[in-house]
Amino acid sequence: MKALENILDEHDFGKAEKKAFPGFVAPMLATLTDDYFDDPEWIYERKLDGVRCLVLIEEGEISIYSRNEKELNNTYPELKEALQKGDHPDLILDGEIVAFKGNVTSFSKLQNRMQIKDPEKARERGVTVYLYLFDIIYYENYSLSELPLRQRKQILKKVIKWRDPLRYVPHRNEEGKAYREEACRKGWEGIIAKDANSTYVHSRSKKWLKFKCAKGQELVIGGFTEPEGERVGFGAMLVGFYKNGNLQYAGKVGTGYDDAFLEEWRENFDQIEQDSSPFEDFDDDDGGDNHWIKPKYVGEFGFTEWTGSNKLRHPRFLGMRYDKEPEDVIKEEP
DNA sequence: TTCCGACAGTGGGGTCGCAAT
DNA sequence: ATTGCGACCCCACTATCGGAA
Repeated sequence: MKALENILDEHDFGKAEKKAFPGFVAPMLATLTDDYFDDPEWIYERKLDGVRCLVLIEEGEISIYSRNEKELNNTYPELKEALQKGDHPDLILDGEIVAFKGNVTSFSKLQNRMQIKDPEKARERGVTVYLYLFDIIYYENYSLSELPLRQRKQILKKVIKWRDPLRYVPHRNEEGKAYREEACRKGWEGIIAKDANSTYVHSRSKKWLKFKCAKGQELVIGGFTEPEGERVGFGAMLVGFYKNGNLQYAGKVGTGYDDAFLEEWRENFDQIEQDSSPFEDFDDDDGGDNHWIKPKYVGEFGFTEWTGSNKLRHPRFLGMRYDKEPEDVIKEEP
């Protein structure tokens, strides 16, 4: 393996500081934005939908950690093995563990082994995983956090033996807007825009931005839940869409409301409450705090995708729609 | 004075594992 | 044997407060 001094020489990296191995460090997190842009001082990476992880190698000892410092070695034994084969010096890497469905990273597929802590059982699930690496924070007695991102990625690329299941996350150097649109056409979750000159910080930052592919549509409101804690009005809306004349349940939406809306609409909902569920496929009492209403209101909702059981993933309320008849609300297919 | 960032709190789907039933 | 619940992953969003601008 190439010595860091040589790599530093090649690239004239001035700011890498000698530093003792720090152990676990919190990962840098991206901030969501709708304000997409093109900026040559930024780079653009594919957004991978899996599990964030940090790889620590100290004296040949591999530790894969989740973002909350849970050890993942036994959940992804094949990744640990692959890292072991590299015979690396001390280092800290940042990346995402993913599984694929076709050409698209699939969180739901990864979920089939995400919670398994027995290495044998994890392997038996037959879910092939890859470790996509996009940053390096520490290498052989040097902290690289203060180096600009572009230089860190150059080092990362040289320092790892790239062979499946280890993969490098490449980037575009320009045209973030166009790349996001391309990403959306391909069915990706979006892209991550990163300030090419930024240092690595251990918290959420605006030097990394999520350009997501927003999905959204109108849904019929068929009920609500009681609020909990300090919450006022209601907890979540129960929403759905029509299929063959029947209202299908699509899940709950509990965020996107301000207090005034929650209180005002609780009163409106109370006016049209009914005893039975308007949903053809959902009439559970769910712990006793589901309320059913006449399906006369339509709202606009955002979400990242439909789950395998036809529910909204990461749902949020965007606003009421008074221009649409409930009966006309169907599931929009791409 | 106004704006921004960090934090706590409330809400979502899905899975596994374990304790209670 | 079945069910319920907490602990994990992935989150979005609002309210609040203190310090920066």
